[in-house]
Amino acid sequence: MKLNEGIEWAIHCLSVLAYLPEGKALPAKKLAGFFDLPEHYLAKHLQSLSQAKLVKSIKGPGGGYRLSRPAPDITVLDIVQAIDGKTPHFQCTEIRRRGPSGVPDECYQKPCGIARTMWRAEKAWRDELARVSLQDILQIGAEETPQLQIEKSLDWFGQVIQ
Amino acid sequence: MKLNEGIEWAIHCLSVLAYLPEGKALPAKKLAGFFDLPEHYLAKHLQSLSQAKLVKSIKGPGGGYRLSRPAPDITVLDIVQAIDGKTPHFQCTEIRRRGPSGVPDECYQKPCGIARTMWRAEKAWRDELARVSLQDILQIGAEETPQLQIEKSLDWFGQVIQ
DNA sequence: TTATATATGGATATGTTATATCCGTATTAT
DNA sequence: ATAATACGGATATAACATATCCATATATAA
Ligand code: SF4
Ligand code: SF4
Repeated sequence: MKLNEGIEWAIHCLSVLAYLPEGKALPAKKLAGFFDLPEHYLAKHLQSLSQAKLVKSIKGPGGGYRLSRPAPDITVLDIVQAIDGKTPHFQCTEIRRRGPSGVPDECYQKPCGIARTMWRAEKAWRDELARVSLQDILQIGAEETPQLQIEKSLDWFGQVIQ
Repeated sequence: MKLNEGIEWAIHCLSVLAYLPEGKALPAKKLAGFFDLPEHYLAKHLQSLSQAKLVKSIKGPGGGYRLSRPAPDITVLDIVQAIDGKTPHFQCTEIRRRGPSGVPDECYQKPCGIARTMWRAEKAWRDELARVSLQDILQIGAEETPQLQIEKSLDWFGQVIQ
């Protein structure tokens, strides 16, 4: 099992958008350029973020994307679920009902202990992701990003925002 | 993202093996029959369980599989990792190093806050799975499995074990 | 008004992983 | 010896992730 690669992209992109000056927006093309990502595919993910209301999209020249709410109000879980959906990772195929020991469907009133165990673990995963906000990510980044990269990023910002 | 379907199969199969009388073994073919699963593919998963030392395999007539240690000493995490591997679900592709703001590799000393967040959540998931043993699963099953299914399973056991 | 820049959604192509089968070999009980 | 079983490698198929392309809608600015 592998998590959608777009999650990494999305968190990075939102981190960049968080530094946008008031009233500005960044188009998909420029975000793709910043991380050297495939433009059209990234655009798909940005559309997911837009549908999930994490970013606001603005069409037309000068348009693009910007955060739809402040970084402290966006959790990593929000981002992950925007990209990867909310379908549980463990999907029971009800094999207990099959084979020689199966009994009619109405005998199975609720999900079994196996499914509940798997789902409880997923909840622990989600809870942990919900505990971290985009603001937290930015904070860590501010402390740990190499100085040179910060400068280069600022340069880039200056060039793409007019 | 979807978890390997074999996880569900494996937990069920180990649950059945837990009820084997001392000294007996169940071959892949019969396990597949019990759950109406594709025999050869299930065999692959059983081989994974064997490599992970969760079951002991016995070749030849009368052979098959049985638990390699008592049910309380097998966790759901053991089973999940035997089937799905131990590779982290979140795999960083280091996009921070790419594009116009990237700096030389030696500037990045440790995984960033994003990766650490994702991995911490995975650890919470694993911890939760490690908290549940196969014995716990059996216990829940004993309480919740429909009576009719228990009887049919016992019938089946009687027929396949000589 | 026109041209341009952007997002959106659908269609499609490609690559990768999961699912499933098959076969030859090794091992062991009878 | 024969039959039953596990094992590993090879292969086929299906599902999904990744990536591209295009037609359309919308907004900006000249
Ligand atoms: S016993 Fe649980 S995991 Fe197994 S088929 Fe039923 S609901 Fe699914
Ligand atoms: S910043 Fe973190 S998630 Fe992003 S590429 Fe680097 S290590 Fe990976």
